[in-house]
Amino acid sequence: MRILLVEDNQQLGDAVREQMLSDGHATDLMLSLAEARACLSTTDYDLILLDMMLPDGKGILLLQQLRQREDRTPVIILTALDQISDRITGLNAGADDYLVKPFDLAELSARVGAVARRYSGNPNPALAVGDLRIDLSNRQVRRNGRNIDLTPREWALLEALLQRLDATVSKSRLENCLYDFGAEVESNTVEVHISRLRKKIGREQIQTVRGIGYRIASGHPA
Amino acid sequence: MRILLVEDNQQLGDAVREQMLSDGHATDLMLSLAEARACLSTTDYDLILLDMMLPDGKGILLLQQLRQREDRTPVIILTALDQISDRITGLNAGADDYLVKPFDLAELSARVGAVARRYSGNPNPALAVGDLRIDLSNRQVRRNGRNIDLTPREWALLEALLQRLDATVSKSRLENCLYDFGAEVESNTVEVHISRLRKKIGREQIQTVRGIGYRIASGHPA
DNA sequence: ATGCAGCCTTCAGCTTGCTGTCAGCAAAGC
DNA sequence: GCTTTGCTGACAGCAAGCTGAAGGCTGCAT
Repeated sequence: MRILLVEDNQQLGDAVREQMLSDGHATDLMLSLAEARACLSTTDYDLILLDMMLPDGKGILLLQQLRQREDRTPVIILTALDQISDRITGLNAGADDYLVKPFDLAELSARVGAVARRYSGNPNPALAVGDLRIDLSNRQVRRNGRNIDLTPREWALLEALLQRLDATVSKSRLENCLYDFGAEVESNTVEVHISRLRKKIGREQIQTVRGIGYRIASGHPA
Repeated sequence: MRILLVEDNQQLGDAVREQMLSDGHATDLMLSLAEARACLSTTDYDLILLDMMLPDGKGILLLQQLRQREDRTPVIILTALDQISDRITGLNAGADDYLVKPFDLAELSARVGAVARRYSGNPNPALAVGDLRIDLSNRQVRRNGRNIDLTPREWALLEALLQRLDATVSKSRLENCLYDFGAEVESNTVEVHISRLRKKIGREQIQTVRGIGYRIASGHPA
C-alpha cells in the first residue's frame, strides 16, 4: 500500500512513518497542505493519514477538495483530543476513520489495516499502469487524482491493450476488438481513437510500434 | 534461471551459490544492499534471494523499492528464526516465500524450484543471450533493464541470427530473410542494418565472420 | 417531429521515422 | 602497401502514423 501522511509535527510524523514502513507500506510524509496537494497531483495513494492542524490551513479542506472531485481515496483523520468538532465534521466530510492524539502506534496499524481490508475486498481493484489507475469493473480511469471519462471505443482500445500488457497489439487485432466480427472498416479509425485516447490519458502511455501496432508498458515487465 | 543472491555472510552465501549453480542457475552473490541495487540496475533476474539483515540496511527496503516501482521479480526472503516479524512484513511487502535460517539446502532448492515453476507458466519466456533479454513473442529486447525498440528490419535480422544461435549465418541468407522472395537489393543493406542493430543492442553481441556472414554467440557454447 | 448532444467514421494534409543508396573510412589479409 | 571486405554517417524518398475538421448517426428531451 502507498500511504500519504500529512503531519506537521516532525517527531510524530517520523514515528508514524516508521510504523507504516515496518507494516510494509510505502509512505510519503508531507508537512503542509501545499506539499500534500503537490503529491496528490502526481501520485495516487491507497490511503491518506491527515492531520487537522497544519501550518497552512485545516486538513479538512484537503479532504473536502478530494471528495468534491470524487476522489474516494480512504482518509484517516488525526486530531487532538480537544477538537471534538473536527472529528464530526471530518467524518461528515467523508473521512473513513479518525484517531485522537496521542494515539498508540499499534492502534494506528490496526485502523490502517482495517481500512485497507475494507477496500481490498472491494470488487474493483485498481490496476496501476504508469501513472494511471484503472478500475476495470467500473470503467473508470484516474490520473493524478483526476477522473477521466472514456467513450466506449476508447475504453475498448484501452482494455485490449491492457489485456496484453507489455505486449505489442497489432492494429488488426485492435480493429477486431472494436468491431466484433465482420463490420469492415476501411479507414484509420484505430489510429483516430488511439489519438483521442492518448490525448485523454497522456501521450506517453501508449507506445507506437511502427509497422506492428501499439503497446502499453507496465514499466517493469517480467 | 538467473538468480541474485544478497547475503552478507560469506560462508552461507557461498554455500547457497554453490547449490544454485549445481541446480543450473546462474547466480550472482552480493554482500550488501548497495551492491544488489547496482546489479539490479544493470541486469534482469528471474529470482532474488534476499537476506534481511545486511550491513547497510534491512533487505526489506530493497523489496519495497522493487514493488513500489512495480517490479514483480520473485523474491524469497532469508531470515533468522528470531525475527518473526520480518517474515510477516516481508510477505506483506510482496515477497513470494521465506526461509528461516538455518535452512536445509535441499529445501532451498525446492522453494526456488516452486517459485520458478509458478512463474514459468507465464506466456512470454524471455530468451537470454549475452546481456540481452529477448521476448520473441512480444518483439521486445531489454538490456540493462532498458527496453530497446527495434525496427522491423532490425528485428528480422535479430530473429534470423537467433534462429541459428552460435552458427554463422551468411549474408545472402539474411538478405533473403529481410526481403521474402524477389525484391532485389543491390547495395549493402544487410551491412547497414547490422550496423544499426549493433548500435542499439551493443557492438559485441553480433560477431562478423569475414567473408561468410554474422553470428550471435550464446555465451554458453555447446 | 424537431433540435440537440455525444460519439463515430471518413478524409486530407501534415509529421515522423524507416530504409536503401552511396561515399568515404577502417580493418583484415596477403 | 595494396586489395578486399566490412563499417558507418549522411541523405533523400517514401510509407506509416497522427490529428483536426466535417459530416452522419443515434438517442434523448422537448
